[in-house]
Amino acid sequence: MDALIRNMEVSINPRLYLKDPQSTQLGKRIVSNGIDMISAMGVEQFNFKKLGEQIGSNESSIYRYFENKHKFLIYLCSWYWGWLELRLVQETHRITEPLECLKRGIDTLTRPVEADASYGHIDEVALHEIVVNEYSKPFLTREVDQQNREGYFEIYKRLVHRLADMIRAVNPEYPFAASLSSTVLEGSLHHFFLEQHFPSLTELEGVKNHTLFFRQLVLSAINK
Amino acid sequence: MDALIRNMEVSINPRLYLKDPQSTQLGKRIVSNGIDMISAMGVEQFNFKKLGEQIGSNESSIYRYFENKHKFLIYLCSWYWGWLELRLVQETHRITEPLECLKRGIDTLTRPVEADASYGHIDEVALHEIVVNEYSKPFLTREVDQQNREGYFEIYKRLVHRLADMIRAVNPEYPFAASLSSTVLEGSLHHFFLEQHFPSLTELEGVKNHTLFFRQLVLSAINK
DNA sequence: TATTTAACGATAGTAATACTATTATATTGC
DNA sequence: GCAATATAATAGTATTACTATCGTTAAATA
Repeated sequence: MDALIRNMEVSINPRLYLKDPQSTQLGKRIVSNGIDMISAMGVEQFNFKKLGEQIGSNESSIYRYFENKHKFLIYLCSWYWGWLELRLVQETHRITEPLECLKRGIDTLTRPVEADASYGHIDEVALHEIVVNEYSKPFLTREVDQQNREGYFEIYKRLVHRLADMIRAVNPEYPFAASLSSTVLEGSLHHFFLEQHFPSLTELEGVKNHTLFFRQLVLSAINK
Repeated sequence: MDALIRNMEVSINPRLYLKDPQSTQLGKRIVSNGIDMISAMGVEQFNFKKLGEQIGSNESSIYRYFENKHKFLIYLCSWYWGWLELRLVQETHRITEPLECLKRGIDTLTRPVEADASYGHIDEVALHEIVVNEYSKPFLTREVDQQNREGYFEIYKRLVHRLADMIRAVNPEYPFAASLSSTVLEGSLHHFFLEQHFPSLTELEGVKNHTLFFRQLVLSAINK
């Protein structure tokens, strides 16, 4: 089981790309340089032409991997959520005591991201920056429902459900496990954003408070 | 005092417009039709040319009121938050008991918006739709910090601080009043969005649960 | 009432974006 | 060595988000 869990990989809905970027050198360069550029300049300023120039390739080549910029962003975010899900599973699957499991889960999901050597060409710290600064853009569109039906947000939803299950394991009577789980995941990103841009709207600064706040929020809500 | 509070009006940072839309007929038509159109088609699909056609006026005339679409959106959202702040003050200023005051405050801020006859040309329900479906777009940009310095988000910040003060009034020892307040305001919008588009990620449906969830979340967090 | 002034409407134009289409040139598999 | 595939280069298109200009209309003032 352990080996199995260690060898898990992030798998992403193939509808998000035209050609799997993991399958070629160029594809990997598109993804890794795309992450760097978007985290540096923001999605609005980013486009495939600039990315092409950056990697010494061509706009049209990138369009053979990704249909458009928006799907590229969803792809990157999905990768992030998938990666976080792996960490969640890895860090909690040995823990049998539900309360301890939940605490560790919240820690994993709310603490800042550190570099992870396991995935060579992807800079998780830069990716976290993207998710914090653009977090709602994948779904705040007119096409959400359509895209949701096509499964673009499956990984994120699965992650919310995982945390919700951990909450239910501690207190099966609590009626809002999914809502609370959503609040933690969304709230955590939002608080990273607030720390950076609206410090007067939060007391959280640095790692410790961040995790403490969400832990206490959840545990008191479910009355433990 | 009561009369004073009844007569308060939403006042918006003049830097958000070139010419005060409240000062003319055309301005009011721009705002009210803009709200209708954005709530119907979303900001991405919306533009000043379409709005001009809709109100039998001209693109260039609208640009004399608002510098660009983004500031127009911030203007509308500011109006919404200002209006909500008024309601918050009106509904809580007579209550002296802090806990009761906090409960009423949370109710006001988290329950769905109903039509308000006080502001003739503005459709608050449509405006609420906009805020729910585009809520992070005003600030998820590269220009946040600049725009924050120019005071574009003052009203929203003031609202967060008001709720935080109510929390502190109930429990001065609780160290995360602002964070909790931010979580409620952001979370409430997010949950309206989830109800519409990702119902599996929340148990909240309809008014009752919505307010109940946030009430219980806050009160248990601050240990009351 | 005449005149000035401000507001508005209409048209045209621009730079950038987000692609699409086509063709040429490498690279790889057999 | 040849066919098939992947990539590069170039050009082109529709749309967007404005800006600039100018004539007309309405309002304010004298």
